[in-house]
Amino acid sequence: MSSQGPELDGQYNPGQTEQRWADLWSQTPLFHASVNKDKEPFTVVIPPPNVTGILHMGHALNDTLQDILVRMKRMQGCEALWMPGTDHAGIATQNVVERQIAKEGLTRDQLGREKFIERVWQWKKDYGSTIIRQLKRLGASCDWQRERFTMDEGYSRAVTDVFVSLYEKGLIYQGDYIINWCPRCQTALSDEEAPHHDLEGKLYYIKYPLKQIPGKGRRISKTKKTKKDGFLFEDAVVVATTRPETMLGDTAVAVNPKDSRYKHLVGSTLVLPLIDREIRIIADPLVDSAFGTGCVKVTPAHDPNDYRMGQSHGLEFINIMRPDAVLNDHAGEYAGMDRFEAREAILEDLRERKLLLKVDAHAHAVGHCYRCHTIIEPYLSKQWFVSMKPLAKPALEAVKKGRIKFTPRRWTKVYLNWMEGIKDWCISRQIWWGHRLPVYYCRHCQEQANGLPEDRPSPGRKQKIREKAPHGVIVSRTRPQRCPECGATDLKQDPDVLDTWFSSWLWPFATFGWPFSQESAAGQEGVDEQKRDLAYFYPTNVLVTAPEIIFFWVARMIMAGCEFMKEIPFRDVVIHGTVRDEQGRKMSKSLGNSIDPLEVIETYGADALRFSLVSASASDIFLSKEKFEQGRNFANKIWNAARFILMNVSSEAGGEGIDARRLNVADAWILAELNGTVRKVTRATGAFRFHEAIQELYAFFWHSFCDWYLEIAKPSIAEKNTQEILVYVLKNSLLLLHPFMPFITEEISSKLPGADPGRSMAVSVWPKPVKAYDDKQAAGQMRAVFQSVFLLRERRHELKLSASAKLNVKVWAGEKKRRSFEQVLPVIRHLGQIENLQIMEEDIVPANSLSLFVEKDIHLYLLLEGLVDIAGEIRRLDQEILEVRKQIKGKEALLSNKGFVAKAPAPVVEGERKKLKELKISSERLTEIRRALQ
RNA sequence: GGGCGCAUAGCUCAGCUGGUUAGAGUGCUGCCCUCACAUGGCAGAGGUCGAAGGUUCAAGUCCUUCUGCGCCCACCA
Repeated sequence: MSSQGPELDGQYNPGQTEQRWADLWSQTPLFHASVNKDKEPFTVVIPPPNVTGILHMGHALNDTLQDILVRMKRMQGCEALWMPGTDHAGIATQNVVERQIAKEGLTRDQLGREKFIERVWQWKKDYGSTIIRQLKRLGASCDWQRERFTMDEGYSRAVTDVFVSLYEKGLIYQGDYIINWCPRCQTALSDEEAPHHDLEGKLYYIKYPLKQIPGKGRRISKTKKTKKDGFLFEDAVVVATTRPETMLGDTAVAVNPKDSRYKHLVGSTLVLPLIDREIRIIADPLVDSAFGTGCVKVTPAHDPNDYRMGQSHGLEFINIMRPDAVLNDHAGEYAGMDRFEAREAILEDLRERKLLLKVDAHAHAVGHCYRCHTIIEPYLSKQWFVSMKPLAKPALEAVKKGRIKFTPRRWTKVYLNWMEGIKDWCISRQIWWGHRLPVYYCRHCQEQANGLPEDRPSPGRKQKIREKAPHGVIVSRTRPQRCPECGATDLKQDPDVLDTWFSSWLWPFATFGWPFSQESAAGQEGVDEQKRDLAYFYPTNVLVTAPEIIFFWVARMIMAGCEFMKEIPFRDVVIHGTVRDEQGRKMSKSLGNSIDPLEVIETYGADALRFSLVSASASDIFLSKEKFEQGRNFANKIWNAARFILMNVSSEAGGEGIDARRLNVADAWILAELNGTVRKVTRATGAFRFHEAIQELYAFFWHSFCDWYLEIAKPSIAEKNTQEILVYVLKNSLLLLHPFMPFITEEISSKLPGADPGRSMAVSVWPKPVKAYDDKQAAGQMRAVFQSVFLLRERRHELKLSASAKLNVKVWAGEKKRRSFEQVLPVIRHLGQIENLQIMEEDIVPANSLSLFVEKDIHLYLLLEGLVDIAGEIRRLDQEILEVRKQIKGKEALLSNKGFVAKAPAPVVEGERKKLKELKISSERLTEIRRALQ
């Protein structure tokens, strides 16, 4: 089976092998799943990577874990469907294409909306399949026939449908609110898309002069400081702010109503410095008296808190910025300056006027755009929102009642906390690439309605069926010909598109063709099939994803599933760790610290990549390139073990002809070990403890099978039963390993004697433990082998005997153990490189020998003909005796503890007693030998 | 300000519902190119399981507090 030249023999070269299988797999219907009433469905939907994406370590881990589950379930006889696809990723993709056209000296505005969208589609055609190709190279066993894209025609219909039905239910509304605005992407963002990061900012103390004090009606002319507080003036108040530039939009100053320092000032008028606007001092409980000076400047158009105060106090909302965060005409002489430039200019001017009293260092959290990392501007604008409270309710229940389970469990609380405090979701984006809002405006009606109160629910308002749309706003699944109100044909579609996640949240069912439009290209038959598919495969079983996606996607999918399917979208949510670099930083392109999984595949192989990632998947993964060597080495070990077996085994040995009556101890032991491994791997994988499963397999295959059994089997390799066992264990190991390392297992399995070239391991049957091979005795007998061989090797080292030097050994075993020990003597003779092995009838220490104490009632004596270093041997024995006595003391103390004897479970106490007894016998025997030496 | 996680061998990490002498990989030391594998084999050194209390017959494992890291959420400007 060696496919390399003889000089490379013995080294597995994954490169060609893996590519060959990847190509083959992607061309076969092997992973295609369809309704099969005789089988239980098992469904996983892939977290769709961005079309712009290239495979990074996060994907590699995420998709490997899914592949392991899907492959195992498929082998276990499930109709396993892994739904693949990509996400159109609105902002991210638009940014990529904008950069591309920028190279041609073009902007999207120059190109125009239609042309630009064409370019994006072209881009998608050219590069959109990159990540799919990479997933195939990783070995992902997705149903590639079902690949979906969130902008597919059918999928888009689902998005529109959902928007309209939520609108009709009163769960989608339009309104002017402060939202997170990215001045670079020039779009609104949801709260989740604007993560806060700490910044080293400053807190500026600015003096706002009073125009008059209420009740006194007099102008103040003199500046006079009051005694107690550095920031109390008779003729001014001092506000503390981190964003002095927004003062141009101030329309009030607020104090806490209980703040005695300022009580008398509430209602009085201030003159806003720099632009001399008169503003009032208001009282609002939102103000924290302990912070800063207790006086807050209120900028209703540029701060969420101030917005609320603006609403409750009927303040003016002055927007001082353009969408690109350059100050507008409301900013007076600062118009045209960027927000940070303006900050400096304003501070300068304040300083000049002696109004800037103090600057403190002040760390605070500031929102950043999750796409371009620009600092977010809280910005007042008209946007579309989803009322989340009603949707959250059933989604909350589903998790509380345990119908959906998070693994690890602790994420449950994170989910619940977020859901309980859920806020409305801003879904409109001012970009071009995405699902256009199915909203149309009739200018005529809107103009008519001007000045009339708007009919829309406010955020958080109770769910209510919308009776009447706002005037001139038409929300429709298809483009209306004319305005239903006035009949005008001059309708304009809303230019905005929807948040990408507004389509992703439908992924678990929209990928099946829901809501099954009759106009679907699939035709009636196709639609019927889609319906059957959805009924069969939904709800899906497991969703595997990263923690940062819980809010963006997981929570929203649960809400969408409950709302539109009336059924949860999945039963288990598996949250895996984050892949980080050696310093613990998240791997990212911008940091330049990422390890490219494709490079790893190139140098070490996809199996090695998968192995190493999964081994480390118990927590966050701190990666370095060296970690993949372990995977590569393991693959090599598997390769060579298989090579050895195939070189030595007749082509008749298929692993099914084991004669169970002719098993020797080692045979029985390895078969029992395999049973145990089958159980542990099946259980651990099923419980999503992937690292445990792979470590179990590693230990079994390398240490039990290769290190021990293979070595033991060598002398009897010509025997049929040995051959059958070797092939049997190899085959079953490969089956268990296949979900984890699909390539090498498929490759080897295709070369096994009698392999069916048309049958992939992917559709082989997952191993089950064979009861007849359970054997507890064999393990006990083998312990004597391990210990004997180990002691002989140890002595060989100490005595500086060569590894091949033949030894003369006498053994003695107590009556009870004699038969069982004699069975394993051939193994000990072989592995211990023993020339002469004699069984003694009585346990008498032979002359010129070293005694090896294997276990209770099993003693080995290494004959050395005058080579014995008596003094050294005495020293060694003394040490051993000391150690044993220490243990005896410990056990005695434990057993004389009345509490222990009374309260510990009987088997534990019994076990301790037995151990003590054995220790005592050992001690006696060692002492005897020690005495005999003198 | 809340919430969560981590701290175990030089390094990277396992250790499920408390019960042998705490494991793996890697690194280090020594001996081996023994006819599957030097991407290998054998042997060895290396741990007061972050600190202090507590519960228990019994604690790396459960509880409390503390220390040091890390993450998430939050409208103290």
